[in-house]
Amino acid sequence: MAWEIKNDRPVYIQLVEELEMRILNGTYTMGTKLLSVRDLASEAQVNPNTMQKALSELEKKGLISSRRTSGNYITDDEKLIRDLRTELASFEVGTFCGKIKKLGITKKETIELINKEDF
Amino acid sequence: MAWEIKNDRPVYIQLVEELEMRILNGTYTMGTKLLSVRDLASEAQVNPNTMQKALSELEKKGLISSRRTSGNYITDDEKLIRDLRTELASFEVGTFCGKIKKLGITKKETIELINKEDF
DNA sequence: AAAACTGTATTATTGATATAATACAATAAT
DNA sequence: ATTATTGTATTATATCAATAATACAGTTTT
Repeated sequence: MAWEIKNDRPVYIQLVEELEMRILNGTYTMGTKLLSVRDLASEAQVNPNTMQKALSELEKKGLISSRRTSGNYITDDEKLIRDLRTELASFEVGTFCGKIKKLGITKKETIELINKEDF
Repeated sequence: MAWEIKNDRPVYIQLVEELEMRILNGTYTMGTKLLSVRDLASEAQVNPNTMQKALSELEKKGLISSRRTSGNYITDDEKLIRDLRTELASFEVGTFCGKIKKLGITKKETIELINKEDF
């Protein structure tokens, strides 16, 4: 799985975003165990402390729960995942439209541009 | 004019983005003189050194040119502005669609969400 | 029982960013 | 001619982020 960490923003933030994305889109299955902090760090080519910081952020959001000597587990709260996914989508749409509007591009043009995209 | 500087990313980067946006969308008129570094900094409630750093980034992009004892001037290269505006729009569309696609949301849903937006 | 693995905590070092406080030479404004 | 304003440079300080190197107690695994 690709971990594309750039250096334009704090690494731990990018890790939170990538992990959250994988939970919300189902790459990581509800209720299952994550790789260990060290293995995740190794996979993402990042320091274990940095990965740990990202995981503790995810625990604050309720997306994972850590069991001290066993590992980190993805939440099995289906509604939470659904709600956060919808919330993130709304946020992205709002942010995007704000920027595009400020650039002076019309809604019609925007939709034409999106229609050219592959998805 | 609103300078909404948050503390989630480097301040000078946010200043570059805001200034570039104002040049590309015509808020700042081609060929005209900008406020002085100190006045811009005061307006944005930012340290003059930070504003200076942002302006030097803009000069690298060719969007402004500084005349040592006179001030900073917006470029009068209309094509450059048009091209950068198009390029920025494409970038935003690409980034947005990438995230949305990764979230598992369809193009149809995306366009419906955008149609609900106000612009 | 022994070994390996778990999350978690601590300490130290490095680099980037932001602010502050000046300073200077050249020009514009008075 | 004098004063004010211009971009620009310098030095110092503080904070955050990232990495590195350990350490520990409590399970699991063997």
